[in-house]
Amino acid sequence: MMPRTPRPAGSKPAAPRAPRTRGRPTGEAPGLRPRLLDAALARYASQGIAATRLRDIARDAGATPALLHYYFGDGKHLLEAVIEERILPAIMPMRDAVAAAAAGDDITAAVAAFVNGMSDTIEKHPWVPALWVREVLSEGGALTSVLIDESGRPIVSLMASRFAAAQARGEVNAALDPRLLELSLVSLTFFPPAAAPLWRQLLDARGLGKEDVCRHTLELLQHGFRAEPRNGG
Amino acid sequence: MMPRTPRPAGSKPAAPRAPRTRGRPTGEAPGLRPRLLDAALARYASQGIAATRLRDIARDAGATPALLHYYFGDGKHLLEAVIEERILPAIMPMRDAVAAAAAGDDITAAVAAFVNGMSDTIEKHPWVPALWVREVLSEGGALTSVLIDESGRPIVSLMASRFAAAQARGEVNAALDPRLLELSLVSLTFFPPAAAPLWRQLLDARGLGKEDVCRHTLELLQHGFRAEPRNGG
DNA sequence: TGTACATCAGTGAACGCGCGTTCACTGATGTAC
DNA sequence: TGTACATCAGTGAACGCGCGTTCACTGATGTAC
Repeated sequence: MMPRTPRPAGSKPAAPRAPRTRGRPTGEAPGLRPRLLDAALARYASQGIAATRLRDIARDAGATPALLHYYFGDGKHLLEAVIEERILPAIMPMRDAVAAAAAGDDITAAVAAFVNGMSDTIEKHPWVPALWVREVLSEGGALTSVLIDESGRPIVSLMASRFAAAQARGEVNAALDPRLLELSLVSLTFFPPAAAPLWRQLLDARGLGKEDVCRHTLELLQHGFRAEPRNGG
Repeated sequence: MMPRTPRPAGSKPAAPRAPRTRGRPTGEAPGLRPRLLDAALARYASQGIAATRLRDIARDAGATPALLHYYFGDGKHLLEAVIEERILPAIMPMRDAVAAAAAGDDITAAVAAFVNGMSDTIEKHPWVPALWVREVLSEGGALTSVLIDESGRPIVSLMASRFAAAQARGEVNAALDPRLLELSLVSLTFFPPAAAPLWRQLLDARGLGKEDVCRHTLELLQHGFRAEPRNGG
Protein backbone atom coordinates (compact mmCIF):
# COMPACT_ATOMS: atom_id res chain seq x y z
CA MET A 1 0.00 0.00 0.00
CA MET A 2 2.90 2.35 0.71
CA PRO A 3 3.66 4.38 -2.42
CA ARG A 4 7.10 3.94 -3.81
CA THR A 5 9.38 6.74 -2.74
CA PRO A 6 9.72 8.95 -5.79
CA ARG A 7 13.34 9.83 -5.09
CA PRO A 8 15.91 7.50 -3.50
CA ALA A 9 17.44 10.39 -1.57
CA GLY A 10 21.02 10.47 -2.67
CA SER A 11 21.15 10.20 -6.44
CA LYS A 12 20.40 13.28 -8.54
CA PRO A 13 18.87 16.49 -7.18
CA ALA A 14 15.07 16.79 -7.52
CA ALA A 15 15.38 20.16 -9.25
CA PRO A 16 18.76 21.13 -10.67
CA ARG A 17 18.85 24.53 -8.98
CA ALA A 18 21.93 23.83 -6.87
CA PRO A 19 24.39 26.62 -5.96
CA ARG A 20 26.52 27.33 -8.99
CA THR A 21 30.00 25.90 -8.31
CA ARG A 22 32.03 24.77 -11.25
CA GLY A 23 30.29 23.08 -14.22
CA ARG A 24 28.70 24.68 -17.23
CA PRO A 25 26.35 27.52 -16.22
CA THR A 26 25.32 28.14 -19.87
CA GLY A 27 23.58 31.46 -19.17
CA GLU A 28 21.52 31.02 -22.33
CA ALA A 29 19.30 28.45 -24.08
CA PRO A 30 16.21 28.07 -21.81
CA GLY A 31 16.01 24.37 -22.55
CA LEU A 32 13.10 22.03 -22.19
CA ARG A 33 11.96 22.81 -18.65
CA PRO A 34 9.67 25.74 -19.54
CA ARG A 35 8.31 23.79 -22.49
CA LEU A 36 7.40 20.94 -20.14
CA LEU A 37 5.56 23.40 -17.89
CA ASP A 38 3.66 24.88 -20.83
CA ALA A 39 2.75 21.44 -22.20
CA ALA A 40 1.56 20.29 -18.79
CA LEU A 41 -0.58 23.40 -18.35
CA ALA A 42 -2.17 22.92 -21.77
CA ARG A 43 -2.98 19.27 -21.07
CA TYR A 44 -4.30 20.08 -17.59
CA ALA A 45 -6.67 22.65 -19.06
CA SER A 46 -7.91 20.57 -21.96
CA GLN A 47 -8.25 17.15 -20.31
CA GLY A 48 -8.26 17.76 -16.58
CA ILE A 49 -5.32 17.13 -14.28
CA ALA A 50 -6.28 13.63 -13.14
CA ALA A 51 -6.81 12.43 -16.71
CA THR A 52 -3.48 13.77 -18.02
CA ARG A 53 -0.66 11.29 -18.62
CA LEU A 54 2.92 12.33 -18.06
CA ARG A 55 4.00 10.61 -21.27
CA ASP A 56 1.66 12.86 -23.24
CA ILE A 57 3.12 15.98 -21.65
CA ALA A 58 6.62 14.80 -22.52
CA ARG A 59 5.64 14.03 -26.12
CA ASP A 60 3.97 17.43 -26.53
CA ALA A 61 7.16 19.13 -25.35
CA GLY A 62 9.34 17.03 -27.62
CA ALA A 63 11.06 15.28 -24.73
CA THR A 64 11.24 11.87 -23.09
CA PRO A 65 9.22 10.89 -20.01
CA ALA A 66 12.49 10.48 -18.15
CA LEU A 67 13.02 14.21 -18.41
CA LEU A 68 9.95 14.90 -16.29
CA HIS A 69 11.56 12.94 -13.51
CA TYR A 70 14.84 14.72 -14.11
CA TYR A 71 13.33 18.18 -13.62
CA PHE A 72 10.40 17.61 -11.28
CA GLY A 73 10.82 14.28 -9.52
CA ASP A 74 7.26 13.09 -10.08
CA GLY A 75 3.81 14.10 -11.25
CA LYS A 76 2.85 15.73 -7.98
CA HIS A 77 5.87 18.02 -8.01
CA LEU A 78 5.27 18.83 -11.66
CA LEU A 79 1.80 20.06 -10.74
CA GLU A 80 3.24 22.15 -7.93
CA ALA A 81 5.71 23.74 -10.32
CA VAL A 82 2.94 24.52 -12.82
CA ILE A 83 0.90 26.18 -10.07
CA GLU A 84 3.85 28.18 -8.79
CA GLU A 85 5.38 29.22 -12.10
CA ARG A 86 2.39 29.44 -14.45
CA ILE A 87 -0.97 29.63 -12.70
CA LEU A 88 -0.33 31.94 -9.75
CA PRO A 89 1.59 34.50 -11.84
CA ALA A 90 -1.40 34.66 -14.18
CA ILE A 91 -3.99 35.04 -11.43
CA MET A 92 -2.28 37.40 -9.00
CA PRO A 93 -2.34 40.59 -11.09
CA MET A 94 -6.11 40.29 -11.45
CA ARG A 95 -6.57 39.84 -7.74
CA ASP A 96 -4.53 42.95 -7.05
CA ALA A 97 -6.30 45.03 -9.72
CA VAL A 98 -9.74 44.16 -8.37
CA ALA A 99 -8.68 44.77 -4.80
CA ALA A 100 -7.38 48.22 -5.76
CA ALA A 101 -10.56 49.12 -7.65
CA ALA A 102 -12.76 47.99 -4.78
CA ALA A 103 -10.88 50.10 -2.25
CA GLY A 104 -13.20 53.08 -2.78
CA ASP A 105 -16.93 53.40 -2.27
CA ASP A 106 -17.98 53.52 -5.92
CA ILE A 107 -19.83 50.23 -6.41
CA THR A 108 -20.27 50.81 -10.14
CA ALA A 109 -16.54 51.25 -10.61
CA ALA A 110 -15.77 48.17 -8.53
CA VAL A 111 -18.12 46.03 -10.62
CA ALA A 112 -16.64 47.37 -13.84
CA ALA A 113 -13.11 46.64 -12.57
CA PHE A 114 -14.12 43.08 -11.73
CA VAL A 115 -15.70 42.41 -15.11
CA ASN A 116 -12.91 44.05 -17.09
CA GLY A 117 -10.13 42.55 -14.98
CA MET A 118 -11.48 39.08 -15.55
CA SER A 119 -11.85 39.73 -19.24
CA ASP A 120 -8.27 40.99 -19.55
CA THR A 121 -6.88 38.03 -17.62
CA ILE A 122 -8.65 35.58 -19.89
CA GLU A 123 -7.53 37.36 -23.01
CA LYS A 124 -3.94 37.13 -21.82
CA HIS A 125 -4.24 33.54 -20.56
CA PRO A 126 -6.90 31.72 -22.58
CA TRP A 127 -6.43 28.51 -20.60
CA VAL A 128 -7.83 30.09 -17.42
CA PRO A 129 -11.55 29.35 -17.91
CA ALA A 130 -11.16 25.67 -18.83
CA LEU A 131 -8.76 25.00 -15.98
CA TRP A 132 -10.90 26.96 -13.55
CA VAL A 133 -14.05 25.06 -14.46
CA ARG A 134 -12.45 21.64 -14.14
CA GLU A 135 -10.15 22.08 -11.20
CA VAL A 136 -11.54 24.87 -9.04
CA LEU A 137 -15.30 24.86 -9.59
CA SER A 138 -15.73 21.09 -9.39
CA GLU A 139 -15.84 19.55 -5.95
CA GLY A 140 -12.57 17.81 -5.24
CA GLY A 141 -10.77 19.77 -7.97
CA ALA A 142 -7.00 19.67 -7.72
CA LEU A 143 -6.67 23.46 -7.52
CA THR A 144 -9.64 24.31 -5.34
CA SER A 145 -7.83 24.99 -2.10
CA VAL A 146 -4.80 26.80 -3.48
CA LEU A 147 -6.76 29.19 -5.71
CA ILE A 148 -9.42 29.82 -3.08
CA ASP A 149 -6.81 30.77 -0.54
CA GLU A 150 -4.68 32.83 -2.90
CA SER A 151 -7.35 34.80 -4.71
CA GLY A 152 -10.95 33.64 -4.23
CA ARG A 153 -11.51 34.40 -0.59
CA PRO A 154 -10.04 37.93 -0.49
CA ILE A 155 -11.83 39.13 -3.65
CA VAL A 156 -15.20 37.57 -2.87
CA SER A 157 -15.42 38.84 0.69
CA LEU A 158 -14.26 42.30 -0.36
CA MET A 159 -16.86 42.60 -3.13
CA ALA A 160 -19.68 41.21 -0.98
CA SER A 161 -18.99 43.77 1.73
CA ARG A 162 -18.95 46.56 -0.89
CA PHE A 163 -22.37 45.44 -2.12
CA ALA A 164 -23.70 45.39 1.44
CA ALA A 165 -22.38 48.90 2.10
CA ALA A 166 -23.86 50.24 -1.14
CA GLN A 167 -27.19 48.64 -0.29
CA ALA A 168 -27.11 50.31 3.14
CA ARG A 169 -26.63 53.66 1.36
CA GLY A 170 -29.72 52.93 -0.77
CA GLU A 171 -27.78 52.45 -4.00
CA VAL A 172 -28.70 48.79 -4.44
CA ASN A 173 -32.18 47.26 -4.76
CA ALA A 174 -33.19 46.23 -1.23
CA ALA A 175 -34.85 43.05 -2.53
CA LEU A 176 -31.48 41.58 -3.50
CA ASP A 177 -29.16 39.69 -1.16
CA PRO A 178 -25.64 41.18 -1.30
CA ARG A 179 -24.07 37.73 -0.96
CA LEU A 180 -26.09 36.40 -3.89
CA LEU A 181 -25.33 39.56 -5.83
CA GLU A 182 -21.65 38.73 -5.57
CA LEU A 183 -22.47 35.21 -6.75
CA SER A 184 -24.39 36.63 -9.70
CA LEU A 185 -21.44 38.86 -10.59
CA VAL A 186 -19.10 35.88 -10.57
CA SER A 187 -21.58 33.84 -12.60
CA LEU A 188 -21.92 36.47 -15.31
CA THR A 189 -18.17 36.97 -15.46
CA PHE A 190 -16.79 33.42 -15.28
CA PHE A 191 -19.43 31.40 -17.06
CA PRO A 192 -19.51 33.01 -20.51
CA PRO A 193 -15.79 32.59 -21.29
CA ALA A 194 -15.83 29.06 -19.90
CA ALA A 195 -18.81 28.21 -22.10
CA ALA A 196 -17.48 30.06 -25.14
CA PRO A 197 -16.69 26.96 -27.22
CA LEU A 198 -20.24 25.82 -26.54
CA TRP A 199 -22.26 28.96 -27.12
CA ARG A 200 -20.36 29.98 -30.20
CA GLN A 201 -21.65 26.72 -31.60
CA LEU A 202 -25.21 27.12 -30.25
CA LEU A 203 -25.89 30.77 -30.98
CA ASP A 204 -24.98 32.67 -34.06
CA ALA A 205 -22.12 34.52 -32.39
CA ARG A 206 -20.75 36.29 -35.45
CA GLY A 207 -19.63 39.79 -34.66
CA LEU A 208 -19.59 39.33 -30.89
CA GLY A 209 -16.25 40.19 -29.34
CA LYS A 210 -14.89 40.42 -25.84
CA GLU A 211 -15.87 44.10 -25.60
CA ASP A 212 -19.47 43.37 -26.61
CA VAL A 213 -19.78 40.72 -23.91
CA CYS A 214 -18.32 43.04 -21.26
CA ARG A 215 -20.60 45.92 -22.27
CA HIS A 216 -23.65 43.65 -22.25
CA THR A 217 -22.78 42.19 -18.86
CA LEU A 218 -22.27 45.60 -17.27
CA GLU A 219 -25.51 46.94 -18.80
CA LEU A 220 -27.51 43.98 -17.49
CA LEU A 221 -25.89 43.97 -14.07
CA GLN A 222 -26.10 47.67 -13.40
CA HIS A 223 -29.73 47.90 -14.42
CA GLY A 224 -30.36 44.74 -12.43
CA PHE A 225 -28.96 45.71 -9.09
CA ARG A 226 -29.71 49.43 -9.05
CA ALA A 227 -32.32 50.59 -6.57
CA GLU A 228 -35.78 51.28 -8.03
CA PRO A 229 -36.26 54.92 -9.07
CA ARG A 230 -38.48 56.74 -6.57
CA ASN A 231 -41.16 57.57 -9.17
CA GLY A 232 -41.37 54.04 -10.59
CA GLY A 233 -44.15 51.50 -9.77
CA MET B 1 -2.71 0.01 -32.57
CA MET B 2 -5.99 -1.79 -33.20
CA PRO B 3 -7.91 -1.95 -29.93
CA ARG B 4 -8.63 -5.41 -28.69
CA THR B 5 -12.13 -6.49 -29.61
CA PRO B 6 -14.10 -6.16 -26.39
CA ARG B 7 -16.26 -9.19 -27.10
CA PRO B 8 -15.09 -12.32 -28.95
CA ALA B 9 -18.42 -12.55 -30.79
CA GLY B 10 -19.78 -15.92 -29.87
CA SER B 11 -19.43 -16.38 -26.12
CA LYS B 12 -21.85 -14.66 -23.75
CA PRO B 13 -24.28 -11.94 -24.86
CA ALA B 14 -23.08 -8.36 -24.36
CA ALA B 15 -26.21 -7.42 -22.42
CA PRO B 16 -28.28 -10.34 -21.08
CA ARG B 17 -31.53 -9.11 -22.58
CA ALA B 18 -32.01 -12.11 -24.89
CA PRO B 19 -35.55 -13.34 -25.79
CA ARG B 20 -36.89 -15.25 -22.82
CA THR B 21 -36.89 -18.95 -23.70
CA ARG B 22 -36.51 -21.40 -20.85
CA GLY B 23 -34.13 -20.55 -17.97
CA ARG B 24 -34.87 -18.67 -14.81
CA PRO B 25 -36.70 -15.42 -15.57
CA THR B 26 -36.77 -14.42 -11.87
CA GLY B 27 -39.19 -11.51 -12.35
CA GLU B 28 -37.90 -9.97 -9.12
CA ALA B 29 -34.64 -8.93 -7.44
CA PRO B 30 -33.22 -6.02 -9.51
CA GLY B 31 -29.68 -7.26 -9.03
CA LEU B 32 -26.44 -5.38 -9.42
CA ARG B 33 -26.92 -3.80 -12.85
CA PRO B 34 -28.76 -0.65 -11.65
CA ARG B 35 -26.31 -0.30 -8.80
CA LEU B 36 -23.44 -0.36 -11.28
CA LEU B 37 -25.14 2.40 -13.29
CA ASP B 38 -25.66 4.51 -10.17
CA ALA B 39 -22.09 3.99 -8.99
CA ALA B 40 -20.74 4.89 -12.44
CA LEU B 41 -22.83 8.07 -12.56
CA ALA B 42 -21.64 9.13 -9.12
CA ARG B 43 -17.98 8.59 -10.04
CA TYR B 44 -18.40 10.33 -13.39
CA ALA B 45 -19.85 13.38 -11.65
CA SER B 46 -17.33 13.57 -8.84
CA GLN B 47 -14.09 12.73 -10.70
CA GLY B 48 -14.83 13.21 -14.38
CA ILE B 49 -15.44 10.41 -16.85
CA ALA B 50 -11.89 10.08 -18.19
CA ALA B 51 -10.42 9.87 -14.68
CA THR B 52 -12.84 7.22 -13.42
CA ARG B 53 -11.55 3.64 -13.12
CA LEU B 54 -13.87 0.74 -13.75
CA ARG B 55 -12.54 -1.10 -10.70
CA ASP B 56 -13.67 1.76 -8.47
CA ILE B 57 -17.17 1.66 -9.93
CA ALA B 58 -17.34 -2.08 -9.29
CA ARG B 59 -16.11 -1.70 -5.73
CA ASP B 60 -18.61 1.10 -5.01
CA ALA B 61 -21.43 -1.15 -6.22
CA GLY B 62 -20.17 -4.10 -4.19
CA ALA B 63 -19.33 -6.15 -7.26
CA THR B 64 -16.31 -7.47 -9.13
CA PRO B 65 -14.80 -5.74 -12.17
CA ALA B 66 -15.73 -8.82 -14.20
CA LEU B 67 -19.37 -7.94 -13.71
CA LEU B 68 -18.97 -4.72 -15.65
CA HIS B 69 -17.86 -6.74 -18.61
CA TYR B 70 -20.72 -9.17 -18.04
CA TYR B 71 -23.39 -6.45 -18.24
CA PHE B 72 -21.88 -3.80 -20.46
CA GLY B 73 -19.04 -5.32 -22.46
CA ASP B 74 -16.58 -2.48 -21.84
CA GLY B 75 -16.19 1.02 -20.45
CA LYS B 76 -17.50 2.72 -23.58
CA HIS B 77 -20.73 0.77 -23.51
CA LEU B 78 -21.09 1.37 -19.78
CA LEU B 79 -20.97 5.11 -20.46
CA GLU B 80 -23.59 4.72 -23.20
CA ALA B 81 -25.88 2.85 -20.81
CA VAL B 82 -25.44 5.56 -18.15
CA ILE B 83 -26.35 8.25 -20.69
CA GLU B 84 -29.37 6.33 -21.96
CA GLU B 85 -30.75 5.09 -18.65
CA ARG B 86 -29.72 7.78 -16.18
CA ILE B 87 -28.73 11.08 -17.75
CA LEU B 88 -31.24 11.54 -20.57
CA PRO B 89 -34.24 10.55 -18.38
CA ALA B 90 -33.16 13.23 -15.89
CA ILE B 91 -32.69 15.95 -18.53
CA MET B 92 -35.62 15.40 -20.86
CA PRO B 93 -38.45 16.52 -18.54
CA MET B 94 -36.76 19.88 -18.06
CA ARG B 95 -36.34 20.38 -21.77
CA ASP B 96 -40.02 19.68 -22.33
CA ALA B 97 -41.15 21.92 -19.45
CA VAL B 98 -39.13 24.87 -20.70
CA ALA B 99 -40.27 24.34 -24.28
CA ALA B 100 -43.90 24.35 -23.13
CA ALA B 101 -43.48 27.51 -21.06
CA ALA B 102 -41.71 29.30 -23.89
CA ALA B 103 -44.50 28.53 -26.36
CA GLY B 104 -46.37 31.73 -25.52
CA ASP B 105 -45.30 35.36 -25.85
CA ASP B 106 -44.85 36.13 -22.15
CA ILE B 107 -41.10 36.59 -21.81
CA THR B 108 -41.28 36.96 -18.03
CA ALA B 109 -43.08 33.63 -17.70
CA ALA B 110 -40.61 31.93 -20.02
CA VAL B 111 -37.65 33.19 -17.98
CA ALA B 112 -39.29 32.07 -14.74
CA ALA B 113 -39.99 28.63 -16.22
CA PHE B 114 -36.36 28.30 -17.24
CA VAL B 115 -35.00 29.30 -13.83
CA ASN B 116 -37.46 27.19 -11.88
CA GLY B 117 -37.21 24.19 -14.21
CA MET B 118 -33.45 24.13 -13.82
CA SER B 119 -33.75 24.47 -10.07
CA ASP B 120 -36.22 21.58 -9.84
CA THR B 121 -34.10 19.33 -12.03
CA ILE B 122 -31.06 19.92 -9.86
CA GLU B 123 -32.98 19.34 -6.66
CA LYS B 124 -34.16 15.98 -8.04
CA HIS B 125 -30.77 15.05 -9.50
CA PRO B 126 -27.99 16.71 -7.51
CA TRP B 127 -25.29 15.23 -9.72
CA VAL B 128 -26.39 17.31 -12.71
CA PRO B 129 -24.28 20.46 -12.11
CA ALA B 130 -20.99 18.66 -11.46
CA LEU B 131 -21.40 16.37 -14.45
CA TRP B 132 -22.51 19.24 -16.63
CA VAL B 133 -19.53 21.40 -15.72
CA ARG B 134 -16.97 18.69 -16.34
CA GLU B 135 -18.39 16.90 -19.34
CA VAL B 136 -20.54 19.38 -21.24
CA LEU B 137 -19.11 22.81 -20.54
CA SER B 138 -15.47 21.84 -20.98
CA GLU B 139 -14.17 21.59 -24.51
CA GLY B 140 -13.81 17.95 -25.48
CA GLY B 141 -16.15 16.83 -22.71
CA ALA B 142 -17.48 13.32 -23.13
CA LEU B 143 -21.12 14.42 -23.08
CA THR B 144 -20.91 17.64 -25.07
CA SER B 145 -22.37 16.42 -28.33
CA VAL B 146 -25.12 14.19 -26.96
CA LEU B 147 -26.47 16.76 -24.48
CA ILE B 148 -26.20 19.63 -26.95
CA ASP B 149 -28.17 17.73 -29.53
CA GLU B 150 -30.76 16.36 -27.14
CA SER B 151 -31.51 19.44 -25.07
CA GLY B 152 -29.12 22.37 -25.48
CA ARG B 153 -29.76 23.42 -29.03
CA PRO B 154 -33.61 23.37 -28.94
CA ILE B 155 -33.89 25.25 -25.65
CA VAL B 156 -31.24 27.85 -26.37
CA SER B 157 -32.50 28.76 -29.83
CA LEU B 158 -36.10 28.91 -28.60
CA MET B 159 -35.27 31.24 -25.72
CA ALA B 160 -33.03 33.47 -27.81
CA SER B 161 -35.79 33.95 -30.38
CA ARG B 162 -38.26 34.79 -27.58
CA PHE B 163 -35.88 37.46 -26.28
CA ALA B 164 -35.50 38.89 -29.77
CA ALA B 165 -39.29 39.03 -30.26
CA ALA B 166 -39.84 40.66 -26.87
CA GLN B 167 -37.15 43.22 -27.68
CA ALA B 168 -38.89 44.00 -30.99
CA ARG B 169 -42.10 44.68 -29.01
CA GLY B 170 -40.18 47.11 -26.81
CA GLU B 171 -40.29 44.94 -23.68
CA VAL B 172 -36.55 44.41 -23.46
CA ASN B 173 -33.81 47.03 -23.09
CA ALA B 174 -32.65 47.84 -26.62
CA ALA B 175 -29.01 48.13 -25.47
CA LEU B 176 -28.85 44.38 -24.76
CA ASP B 177 -28.05 41.70 -27.32
CA PRO B 178 -30.75 38.99 -27.24
CA ARG B 179 -28.17 36.29 -27.87
CA LEU B 180 -26.04 37.46 -24.96
CA LEU B 181 -29.17 37.80 -22.85
CA GLU B 182 -29.79 34.10 -23.34
CA LEU B 183 -26.17 33.47 -22.37
CA SER B 184 -26.64 35.58 -19.23
CA LEU B 185 -29.75 33.62 -18.34
CA VAL B 186 -27.88 30.34 -18.66
CA SER B 187 -24.96 31.75 -16.66
CA LEU B 188 -27.15 32.87 -13.77
CA THR B 189 -29.00 29.56 -13.74
CA PHE B 190 -26.24 27.00 -14.23
CA PHE B 191 -23.31 28.56 -12.47
CA PRO B 192 -24.61 29.01 -8.91
CA PRO B 193 -25.57 25.36 -8.35
CA ALA B 194 -22.35 24.17 -9.97
CA ALA B 195 -20.35 26.47 -7.70
CA ALA B 196 -22.42 25.73 -4.61
CA PRO B 197 -19.74 23.70 -2.77
CA LEU B 198 -17.41 26.63 -3.37
CA TRP B 199 -19.51 29.63 -2.50
CA ARG B 200 -21.05 28.04 0.56
CA GLN B 201 -17.48 27.94 1.80
CA LEU B 202 -16.58 31.46 0.64
CA LEU B 203 -19.68 33.40 1.64
CA ASP B 204 -21.61 33.04 4.81
CA ALA B 205 -24.48 31.18 3.14
CA ARG B 206 -26.50 30.35 6.25
CA GLY B 207 -30.21 30.68 5.65
CA LEU B 208 -29.96 30.72 1.87
CA GLY B 209 -32.08 28.04 0.23
CA LYS B 210 -32.95 27.13 -3.33
CA GLU B 211 -36.02 29.40 -3.25
CA ASP B 212 -33.95 32.38 -2.14
CA VAL B 213 -31.50 31.87 -4.99
CA CYS B 214 -34.33 31.55 -7.55
CA ARG B 215 -36.08 34.67 -6.25
CA HIS B 216 -32.84 36.65 -6.29
CA THR B 217 -31.98 35.53 -9.81
CA LEU B 218 -35.41 36.44 -11.17
CA GLU B 219 -35.35 39.81 -9.43
CA LEU B 220 -31.94 40.65 -10.84
CA LEU B 221 -32.69 39.39 -14.33
CA GLN B 222 -36.07 41.00 -14.72
CA HIS B 223 -34.86 44.37 -13.53
CA GLY B 224 -31.81 43.90 -15.69
CA PHE B 225 -33.38 43.20 -19.04
CA ARG B 226 -36.55 45.25 -18.78
CA ALA B 227 -36.77 48.28 -21.05
CA GLU B 228 -36.05 51.64 -19.41
CA PRO B 229 -39.19 53.29 -18.06
CA ARG B 230 -40.22 56.20 -20.34
CA ASN B 231 -39.90 58.82 -17.63
CA GLY B 232 -36.45 57.65 -16.47
CA GLY B 233 -33.14 59.34 -17.38
C1' DT C 1 48.13 27.03 -23.28
C1' DG C 2 46.76 22.38 -22.50
C1' DT C 3 44.20 19.14 -20.17
C1' DA C 4 41.76 16.74 -16.52
C1' DC C 5 37.51 16.91 -14.59
C1' DA C 6 32.97 18.32 -12.71
C1' DT C 7 28.62 19.41 -14.11
C1' DC C 8 24.72 20.13 -17.42
C1' DA C 9 21.11 18.56 -20.11
C1' DG C 10 19.45 15.23 -21.41
C1' DT C 11 18.39 9.82 -23.69
C1' DG C 12 17.07 4.69 -24.34
C1' DA C 13 15.79 0.83 -22.28
C1' DA C 14 13.83 -1.51 -18.71
C1' DC C 15 10.97 -2.42 -14.41
C1' DG C 16 6.95 -3.16 -11.63
C1' DC C 17 2.30 -1.97 -10.72
C1' DG C 18 -2.44 -1.21 -11.73
C1' DC C 19 -5.71 -1.17 -15.01
C1' DG C 20 -9.28 -3.00 -18.35
C1' DT C 21 -10.46 -7.26 -19.92
C1' DT C 22 -10.98 -12.34 -20.34
C1' DC C 23 -11.69 -17.04 -19.04
C1' DA C 24 -13.31 -21.00 -16.79
C1' DC C 25 -16.15 -21.91 -13.48
C1' DT C 26 -20.34 -22.12 -9.79
C1' DG C 27 -24.67 -22.39 -7.15
C1' DA C 28 -29.41 -21.14 -7.72
C1' DT C 29 -33.56 -21.25 -10.23
C1' DG C 30 -37.14 -22.20 -13.38
C1' DT C 31 -39.05 -25.24 -17.26
C1' DA C 32 -40.05 -29.34 -20.34
C1' DC C 33 -41.16 -33.83 -20.40
C1' DT D 1 -44.30 -35.97 -9.31
C1' DG D 2 -39.45 -36.44 -10.33
C1' DT D 3 -35.57 -35.15 -12.77
C1' DA D 4 -32.57 -33.61 -16.48
C1' DC D 5 -31.20 -29.51 -18.24
C1' DA D 6 -30.89 -24.67 -19.87
C1' DT D 7 -30.22 -20.32 -18.27
C1' DC D 8 -29.28 -16.61 -14.78
C1' DA D 9 -26.34 -13.98 -12.09
C1' DG D 10 -22.58 -13.73 -10.93
C1' DT D 11 -17.08 -14.89 -8.99
C1' DG D 12 -11.78 -15.59 -8.61
C1' DA D 13 -7.83 -15.70 -10.87
C1' DA D 14 -5.12 -14.54 -14.52
C1' DC D 15 -3.38 -11.93 -18.72
C1' DG D 16 -1.33 -8.30 -21.38
C1' DC D 17 -0.72 -3.49 -21.99
C1' DG D 18 0.38 1.11 -20.75
C1' DC D 19 1.69 3.94 -17.32
C1' DG D 20 4.87 6.38 -13.93
C1' DT D 21 9.30 5.77 -12.60
C1' DT D 22 14.22 4.34 -12.48
C1' DC D 23 18.78 3.33 -14.05
C1' DA D 24 22.96 3.55 -16.47
C1' DC D 25 24.75 6.07 -19.72
C1' DT D 26 26.33 10.14 -23.16
C1' DG D 27 28.09 14.25 -25.59
C1' DA D 28 28.72 19.08 -24.72
C1' DT D 29 30.46 22.70 -22.01
C1' DG D 30 32.80 25.45 -18.75
C1' DT D 31 36.50 25.85 -14.98
C1' DA D 32 40.79 25.06 -12.09
C1' DC D 33 45.34 24.40 -12.26
